[in-house]
Amino acid sequence: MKSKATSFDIAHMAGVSQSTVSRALSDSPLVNKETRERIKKIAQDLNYKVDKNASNLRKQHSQTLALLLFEDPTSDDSLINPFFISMLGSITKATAAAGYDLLVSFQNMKDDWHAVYEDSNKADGLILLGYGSYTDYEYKLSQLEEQGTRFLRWGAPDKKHPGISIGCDNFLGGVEITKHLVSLGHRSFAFIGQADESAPEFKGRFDGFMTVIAQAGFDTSKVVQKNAISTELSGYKAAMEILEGEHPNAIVCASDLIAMGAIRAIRSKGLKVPRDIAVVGYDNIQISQFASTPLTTVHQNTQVAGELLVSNLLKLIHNEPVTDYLMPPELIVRESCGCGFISYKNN
Amino acid sequence: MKSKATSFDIAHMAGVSQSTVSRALSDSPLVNKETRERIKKIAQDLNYKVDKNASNLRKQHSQTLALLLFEDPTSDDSLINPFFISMLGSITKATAAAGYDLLVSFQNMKDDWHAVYEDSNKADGLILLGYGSYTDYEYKLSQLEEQGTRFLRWGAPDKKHPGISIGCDNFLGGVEITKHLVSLGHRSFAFIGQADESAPEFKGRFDGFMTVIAQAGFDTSKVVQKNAISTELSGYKAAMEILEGEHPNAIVCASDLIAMGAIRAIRSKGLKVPRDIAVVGYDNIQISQFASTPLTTVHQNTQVAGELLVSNLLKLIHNEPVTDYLMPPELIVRESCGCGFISYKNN
DNA sequence: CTGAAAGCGCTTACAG
DNA sequence: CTGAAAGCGCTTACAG
Repeated sequence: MKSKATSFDIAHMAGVSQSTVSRALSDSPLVNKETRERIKKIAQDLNYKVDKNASNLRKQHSQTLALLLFEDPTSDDSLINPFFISMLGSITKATAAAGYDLLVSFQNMKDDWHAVYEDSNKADGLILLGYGSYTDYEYKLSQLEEQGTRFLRWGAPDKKHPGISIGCDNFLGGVEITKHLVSLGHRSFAFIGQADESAPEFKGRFDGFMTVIAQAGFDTSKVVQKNAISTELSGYKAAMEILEGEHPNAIVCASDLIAMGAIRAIRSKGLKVPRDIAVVGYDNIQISQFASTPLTTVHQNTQVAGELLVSNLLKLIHNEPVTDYLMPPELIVRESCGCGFISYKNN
Repeated sequence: MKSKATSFDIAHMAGVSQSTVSRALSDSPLVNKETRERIKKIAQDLNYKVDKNASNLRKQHSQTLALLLFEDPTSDDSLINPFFISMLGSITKATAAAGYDLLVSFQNMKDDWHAVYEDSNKADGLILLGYGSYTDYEYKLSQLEEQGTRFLRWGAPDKKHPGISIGCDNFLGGVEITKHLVSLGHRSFAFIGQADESAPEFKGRFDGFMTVIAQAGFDTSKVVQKNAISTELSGYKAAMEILEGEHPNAIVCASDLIAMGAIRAIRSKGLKVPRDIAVVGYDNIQISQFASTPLTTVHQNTQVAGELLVSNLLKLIHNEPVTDYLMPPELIVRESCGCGFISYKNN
């Protein structure tokens, strides 16, 4: 493996200075068209590529973005929430389209993750993605902000949290799906999913849910709420607890994965979905469509979300103003809530 | 945003030379223990991080690996094959565990992807991941090899292809799942999935399938084979074509996604799985377990695969010898083949 | 339009 | 154990 060519080698071969090579290769208008083309030809023949380390060092930026994924600590490696994966896909594309590279990393709370990438100039900005139990990170987020790190969070915008958020309107999503359930005639309800400050996204969905329950004139004190993280198993366990008592007409789950577990629990009791109990999820992951009972759920447009995240982070990097942004959710009605209507919207 | 501290700032504050700071921060045994600790303390207080661009430039390597994902061109962004995602997860973890960063990129054939990362010193090595229609890339792969780029492919090892492969034994997987079907008493078979050189993984599964069919004494010329790429829709369409004729007892699908589509097609004809037609998939993706009819499939251990890919790429980078490696597949029996036995293996 | 030169922030022989 | 110095391969004022 012969050592790689440098701009000096090209310069020598082209009979020009190294500066000119650098300019030519970056399409500077300062260099003569023919010279530029000659240089480019030689560079291509030699399979020369600008050394990013040198170029980044000199330019003091890396042309790369970092994506920090926060997983639920309990979830199995091979069982990453498909919603995040979908986001990963769209973020990757949007990043590439903007001419940036993407560094991906899964984080767990113990790591000294904060700022690492940006401080070491490996990334110009950070995207934080995870079901928002950001309370644990709050200190680190403020630290990031203090240091002037450019970062964006996916999740519920919240004045109390440091940094700028882009997310989907969880409250509205909770409202819409619950309204649908009420309109279908369901009268007693349970909710599965963490519904406190540590999980602002789930909390938003829960709040929307409760608001509709109250508006519809039901006794909110009769609503059962069980905590669960976003896994099938956690949903299964929570649902089993709910089913020990008198079972509700409808169970609203804070995520599709939770809903999958709830459906398994309901079946294990010899009950049928939606005949005995209606179940709805949230996220519109792929499974929700192909599940034994196609799931009524709320779709968050990951395509748009990824583009928004990237374009706004880029603005931040370029010192342009950026504000919180809330995307509208979209109700996807399938069979699990008992209306019999099937939609093949998206995946 | 004040400008970042450099090793010179630390040196100044610690009253030592910049060389000593650099050594201390990289835990060189050459520096006095107390000096080292003093320096580290200061660095931490200042939230100093070594500039990776400078350090990489000097060291002539980047401590990062690049993962190039090749998608089927037709598949929707939000519908990335879950198998790859699972691999992504384990590769990310293994990379981090080895102290490397991971650059992720989705490739499409038009891009001048080859070598970009390694040539520009942004990555020390490449992992190529995709359903192996590597024929299209063959030229580029040879080019990579010629340039001395360190890369590894996920997929079927094949003497005719440039580069080293790590993959799962597709032939054996095809053999096992077909043997299972035969043992269950199925007597007429169809196969859905590209079965030619352009898709060596699917081809391996198909060859294993055909071998068993022949060994079992069935007329191989009666076997129907329809091409399909790894999407639900493609599987659906192929199955619909098959169902126009006399339908087989069992349909072997080259991937779970294809199998999901086949099941939908069968249902749309008013037939039942497995009562009327047995269906099996390949990959053991999450959906295969939660599907309306849990799918009999072949599991590829993505956890081990990711670790193998990373550790072997690292060997390649360190100029240690690396050879092709074939992992054994694992049959997962669920309900879709008609034996009624349910396994909750893994996800 | 072009070239000579400085300098981005490190790591690591080299000398002590 | 420590420091002065070279140099990794670029980009970009500066001067012409």
